[in-house]
Amino acid sequence: MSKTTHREDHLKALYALGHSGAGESEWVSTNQMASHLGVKPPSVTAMVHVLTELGWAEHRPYHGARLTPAGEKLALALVRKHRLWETFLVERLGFEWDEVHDIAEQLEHVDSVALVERLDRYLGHPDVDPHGDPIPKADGTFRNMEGVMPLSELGEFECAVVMGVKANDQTLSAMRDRGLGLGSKLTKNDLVTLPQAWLPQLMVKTS
Amino acid sequence: MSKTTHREDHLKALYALGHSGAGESEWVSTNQMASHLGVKPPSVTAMVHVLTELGWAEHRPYHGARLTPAGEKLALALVRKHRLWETFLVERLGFEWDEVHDIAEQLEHVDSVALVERLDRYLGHPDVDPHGDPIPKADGTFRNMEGVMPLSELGEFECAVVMGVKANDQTLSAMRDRGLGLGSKLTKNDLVTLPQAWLPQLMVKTS
DNA sequence: ACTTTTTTTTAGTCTTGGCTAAAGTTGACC
DNA sequence: GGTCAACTTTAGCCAAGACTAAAAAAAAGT
Repeated sequence: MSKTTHREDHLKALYALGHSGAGESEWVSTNQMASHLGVKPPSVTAMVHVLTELGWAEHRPYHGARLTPAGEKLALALVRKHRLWETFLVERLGFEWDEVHDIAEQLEHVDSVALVERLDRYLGHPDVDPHGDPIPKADGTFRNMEGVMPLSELGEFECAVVMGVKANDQTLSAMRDRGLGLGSKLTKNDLVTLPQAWLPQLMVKTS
Repeated sequence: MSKTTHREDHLKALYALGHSGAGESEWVSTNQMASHLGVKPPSVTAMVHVLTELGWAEHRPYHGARLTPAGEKLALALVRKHRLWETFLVERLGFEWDEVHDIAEQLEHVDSVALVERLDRYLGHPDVDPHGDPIPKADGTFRNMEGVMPLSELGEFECAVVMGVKANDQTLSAMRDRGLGLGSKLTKNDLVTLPQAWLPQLMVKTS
């Protein structure tokens, strides 16, 4: 991997792990990063130092790391690339939504601003990727995601629509086999018939 | 860059430099490789040893290196990927033919057999890329290129068609400014009005 | 508050692929 | 056939990024 690729991977991990809640750029622990990236903690410490040098992250020893505004901007650009490629792979090349993550992981490291912008235009400036995750615009803003929450947190409801899915490829594949996808309609009944493990992974909106 | 990317770059150089003539897998000198790859000769020697270990190349010290059949197969797969991506960039994303080489250089290292095959199908199994170079099929065979030769070697003729162009991006851009492209018709007159340096770069076929 | 456990960092090593400088081959020219 | 120039390889070094083992800090338990 090129120097850049490694840095990008750590930036993305910092972004992914620091934005799980609704907050903004939370501190991320070294161990979290390491297990997310499939790497040992000392390697993370070293790379965090590099990112700090570059002004993309800040580091409080024994406490964690988080993105600076500059790092956040770069991370968002990576997320944008990743999700645009996933959209391309599914909508144009006909891949299933559970097959595309690893390929997009490679494609997202291709460095060309013109390429991303042309791809975005080619796809019709999509708001969300095939998993329902919002695609950041070139300026870093997102589509409005209000009212979307995990199925597990949705108390009483009559009918809900699947807006997104947070799961690994294997689970995605199983969901697809059950006829579950973006836009699928769910009823109270599904709360008991679906595997319970899926409930927190299905992002839905009442309708 | 990943281990694989470096190896692929050297494989491709070995292929590109060893197939300039009509022959099959000629010996390529260390210096040639080095200047082609923008690297110093000792680095090439080292990498050639690696490729030899892998069974992808053979090395005669102080003489040169060439691909084995196995290496040739891998190199052809890379050329295939490169040219399919170039075709995609020009035909679908609207890039000009002189803008795509560097981007395709990055895309060709993405590793996914399914991706290449789907891309090929999506593009309608094209025979040639936007430069007119033939795209190897999955089995390594080529479109028939008989009767195609550089304009400079075409003695007497009435009318010829541009079938391909061997030039760097800058020259390609200049050609495009002159209205020259794949399929352009040429007459005797062009032999004197076109820049003389272009004559060996324009691959044509009489019609 | 002190000890123990967990987490993080530092220290030092390995691998990959570059580089320079020096030594070895080849081949060309007299 | 001998010498010299060009090319290639070997030797030795550097940087990036991963790892293990050991030290240091923080957190948890008593």
